[in-house]
Amino acid sequence: MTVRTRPRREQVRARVLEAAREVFAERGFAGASTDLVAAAAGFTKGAVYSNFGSKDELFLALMAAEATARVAAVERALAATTDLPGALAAVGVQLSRPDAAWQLLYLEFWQRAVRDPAVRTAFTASRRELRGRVAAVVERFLAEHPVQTGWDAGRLTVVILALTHGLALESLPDPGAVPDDVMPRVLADLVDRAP
Amino acid sequence: MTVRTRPRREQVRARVLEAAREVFAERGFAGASTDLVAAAAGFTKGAVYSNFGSKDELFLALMAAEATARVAAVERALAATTDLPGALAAVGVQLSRPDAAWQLLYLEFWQRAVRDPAVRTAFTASRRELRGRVAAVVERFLAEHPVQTGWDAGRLTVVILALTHGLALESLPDPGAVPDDVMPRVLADLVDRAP
DNA sequence: GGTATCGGATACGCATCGGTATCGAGGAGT
DNA sequence: ACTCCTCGATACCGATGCGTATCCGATACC
Repeated sequence: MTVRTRPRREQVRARVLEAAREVFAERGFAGASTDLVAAAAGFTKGAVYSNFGSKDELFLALMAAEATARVAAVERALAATTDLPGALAAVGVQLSRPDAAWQLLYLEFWQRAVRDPAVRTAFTASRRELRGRVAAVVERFLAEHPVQTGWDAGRLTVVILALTHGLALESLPDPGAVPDDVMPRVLADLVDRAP
Repeated sequence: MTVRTRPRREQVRARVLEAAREVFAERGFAGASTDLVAAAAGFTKGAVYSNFGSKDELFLALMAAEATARVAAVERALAATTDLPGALAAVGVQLSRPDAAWQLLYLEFWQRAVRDPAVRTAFTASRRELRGRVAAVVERFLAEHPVQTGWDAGRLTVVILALTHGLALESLPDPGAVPDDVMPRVLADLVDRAP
């Protein structure tokens, strides 16, 4: 069998995925050609279609890879902190930092999820997992710290995630539109309410 | 002169813009062809290029029209209400209702604003105008009602707008992900803090 | 070292798209 | 009624894109 002991193929696949990440973020799915993705990876279209059945399949594979990487990164960042501002900062680094490339890529996923039911199932599944992991940390925080708040972990998580995305949406095209202290102050009002 | 007394042309233009609104929202800018837009309007490509210089120009015209319409609608809705929940509901009807078509179209604008500096200036201008109008109403509310809050109108407006967009981003692909009471409860925590 | 196989490169087919040149119908002005 | 002109329809061009068929060099196996 010639099947094993060939690490080359997976390297090619990984490089194509990385290139797809950049090119899709930069031009959008419809605006990016497979030729361009292949060239960005240092290959030609043949390599792409040898590793992925179609442009859609490449997109799905990229979304899956990005989702697991994102969840793992959040998981890792959150495991080390016990306070909510710290946790938020950790999440923020992964989710809400005004990183144009990531936001554009995420919205590309989001758009296709809304438009295409097949994409939607995969998207919502990974999204729910992420929410669940963040919610677990929020819950841990609420249990360990005797803060006075009427918020349960689930709702609070939704607010945090929505706010990070929403603020990024405002600040990315117009830096300065969102004062730096907005997010911490909202958090303070939600969980640090004076008794 | 045959110039005036010809209302036909503006009707064609309006119908093309309306069709562009739907088709761009449904397929995205790159995924929508001018043929398709023209067909959706009941015309052919000739009508489009007779009224708009290029596909980009059509996009810009659509964005401008949508922005003024949106600002006017918010303005109208906000003029009639004096309480913040009411104002929020009014804004929400215009901005955050999980209207897939509008959200998709708005994100299409947003993406091109982030990617293209020329689009960005127009986009941020209209966005600032919208924020300004909402902020004026928020300010009016804060002045008229003796609520205890540490929030100024500008910051509060940013939070409201970001939250509406962020929540729509969560709920649209996954209805049920956002409990109905999240938004009012956040607002209550921000402006109805017990003394 | 010879041979089979794997996988990326090359070339191409077919469809589509943005944009243009041209045509022709129908309303406006006289 | 005749003519002119506007503007949408039609036909077309060059470019580009997705997907495929085929080629060929490198690697694994004997």
